[in-house]
Amino acid sequence: MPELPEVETIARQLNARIAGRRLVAVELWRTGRESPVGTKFVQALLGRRIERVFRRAKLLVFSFDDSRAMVGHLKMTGRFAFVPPDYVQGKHDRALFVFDDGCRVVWADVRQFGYLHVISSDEVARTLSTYGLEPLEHPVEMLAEALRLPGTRTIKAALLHQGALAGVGNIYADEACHRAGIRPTRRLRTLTRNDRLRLITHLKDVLNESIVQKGTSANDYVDADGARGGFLSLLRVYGREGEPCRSCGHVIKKIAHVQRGTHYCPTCQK
DNA sequence: CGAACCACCTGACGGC
DNA sequence: TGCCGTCAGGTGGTTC
Repeated sequence: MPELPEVETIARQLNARIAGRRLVAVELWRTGRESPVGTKFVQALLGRRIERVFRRAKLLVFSFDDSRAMVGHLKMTGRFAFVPPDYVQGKHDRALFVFDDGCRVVWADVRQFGYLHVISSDEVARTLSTYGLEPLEHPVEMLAEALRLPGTRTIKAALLHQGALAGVGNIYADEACHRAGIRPTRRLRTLTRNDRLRLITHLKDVLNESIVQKGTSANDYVDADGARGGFLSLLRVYGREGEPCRSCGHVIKKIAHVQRGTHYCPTCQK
């Protein structure tokens, strides 16, 4: 589910509603993917005030007013959603957070890959430092330089490498490559400087356009308000195998590459 | 160092 | 109807 635009959307919605609010109750419905585990997790949160909620890479960071924070990863199927007071616990719900103004947020995760960790500011800094540059917070030239990874890896593998650029996932890697006219399976080292600049420019564009649409709901992604993202109909290759390329009309192909479904137009992308 | 492969877990979907 | 294989937006570990 969530890549940079989806996590950004959720972070903004959460921040708007719970920044400045204090946690007055936490119900842990399914344990095992939180830390510290179990009642210690609840104790670590109770009474804490949320300073702000923000995104870094694909992580959600809830910073508290006391040099601690909760860091979460949604992985494939995680979600956060505002729920009403009479909300009935769903099958995949993991936890409920209740704030001092009555606002309630549920954390759910069908495949249970995601996690929430309550950690110190130092640990947060250490965790965030393992990620590369934010694609929307640096100039194209700097990002293009960061993408000059050594070795023989392909362009798609490089885009998915979180240590270079952070937050790009399968959908937006494919979309950026199509917009740039570059085949995702090409070796990174075959790109010219201009190729890299073009790729990054299109990557920024597609990420920004998707954020405006509150993300892509390819399967079951919904934002914190339970709404589907609007970017699905604007995708040019992802999920469009067998359909005509919006640029040239030729059929979009789907192959397996770096263990992922990879979509491209054989005509437009060289 | 990197590439290939598996694992984590559940659900949806297509074929038989 | 139902059983089985395949696939899914993300990492993380192991092996070669």
